Amino acid sequence: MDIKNPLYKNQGIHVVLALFTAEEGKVKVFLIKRKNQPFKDKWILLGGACYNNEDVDSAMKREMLEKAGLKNIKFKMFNVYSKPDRSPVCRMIAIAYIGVIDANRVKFLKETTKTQDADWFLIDRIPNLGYDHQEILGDAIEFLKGQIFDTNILKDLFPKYFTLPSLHKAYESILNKHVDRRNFRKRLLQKNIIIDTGKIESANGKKPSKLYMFAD
Amino acid sequence: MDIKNPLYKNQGIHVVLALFTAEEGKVKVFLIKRKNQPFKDKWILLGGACYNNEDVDSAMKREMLEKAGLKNIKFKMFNVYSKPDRSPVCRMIAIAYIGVIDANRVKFLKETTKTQDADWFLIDRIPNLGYDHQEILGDAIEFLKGQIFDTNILKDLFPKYFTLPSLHKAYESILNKHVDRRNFRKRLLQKNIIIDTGKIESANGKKPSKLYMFAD
DNA sequence: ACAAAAGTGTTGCATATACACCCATGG
DNA sequence: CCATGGGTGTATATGCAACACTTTTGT
Repeated sequence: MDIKNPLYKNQGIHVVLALFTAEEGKVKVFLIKRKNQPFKDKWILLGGACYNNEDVDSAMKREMLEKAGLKNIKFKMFNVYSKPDRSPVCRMIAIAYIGVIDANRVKFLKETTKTQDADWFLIDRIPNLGYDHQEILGDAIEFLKGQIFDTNILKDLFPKYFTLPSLHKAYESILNKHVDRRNFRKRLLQKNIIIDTGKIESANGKKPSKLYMFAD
Repeated sequence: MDIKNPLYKNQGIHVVLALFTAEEGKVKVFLIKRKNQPFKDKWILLGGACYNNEDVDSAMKREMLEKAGLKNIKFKMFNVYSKPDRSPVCRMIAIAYIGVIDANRVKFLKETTKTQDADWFLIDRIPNLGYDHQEILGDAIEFLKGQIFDTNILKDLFPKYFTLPSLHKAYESILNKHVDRRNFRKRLLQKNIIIDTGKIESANGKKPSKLYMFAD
């Protein structure tokens, strides 16, 4: 049945993703440069329309696959953006998600998307974004800050096994402040967010590191 | 500009409200009986379309005013529902909110809506609801459980001044378990969620109760 | 041997829980 | 005076923050 009432016809539903990764202990977000109006040449978050035959989570999965070739991403909805004029084209609400992937998949992503204008940006060096994506990304980082010590939301920020110092650097990068190493380890172990695997990383630097994995 | 692509035309945005109150220490939710198909004669949560000239919060405010005559309600978004077939009429996503009002306003609401088929139901005695509102209401109660000790989300569940035993009963009703009286008081006072006003309720029962108010 | 990075434990403080008796009022 | 319901404090356990030295490896 076609919607006729002008009060609420021509509405659209978008999904938008703040996709994070960590490289060398620095947290980065994935952005795409627009090729067309509106916001031509501006960087924006990955996203797209939700189709009529899918729920918003499925739309987000499809968009990640189509626009970045990514499958099996861990992601979580965190807010809705709905100012009437947030898109100059038509009335469009955005369901916003956080996603995380590990650095190995980033390398793969860089190869497969090198013809596109897409890149990773340090979260403390973000350019001006198009639409209201600046606000969305800011909210995403705030949401992350509130979740990292209580959930395994960062599972998939690293490969299955990772060293504690690398995770520690990622936390400090997200929280944007110093975190005590000893308390950090205790806290995550006590809450069963990470697990000591007993394995050791064959040293590339100086003293070898123990390898951990996320629980769940 | 009209949306033409059948993949995403004729989408609609709804707002849905789980409105709570407390009467005699029992928490209740506001439901409306549908008069038309689909789900004729089923009870559902208050809700309606989001118009093109408003964001979803504004739509929620307008719906509360139009459908229940209520202004200045404290409310908070908590989830999005978007299964493609959740409405048999057309593709419709729901932005879901929690709201709370005090018992005096409930009395007013009962008078102004007595011609409508609307009523309050104890949260442990909910009838079968239309659409996916059973799931939405269940999620709303779970969300409330997680918020009541950390936020003043229940501000407005009671009139400005309330007794601690009445608040205590509401907490037990929401959490569906016994809560120690002494710890309950300490916790809420220490976290500055409620404030001792120094006033005393002129006793109707036995020993008079102190009156408290929510902070903020 | 030394430089560089990783590992580890204790103490104090704040917060949460468990638990029982006294007090004020109305009838 | 007694029944009803409201008010209160202490002791224990748990979670979080502050803090510095030792260990392992490569050069």
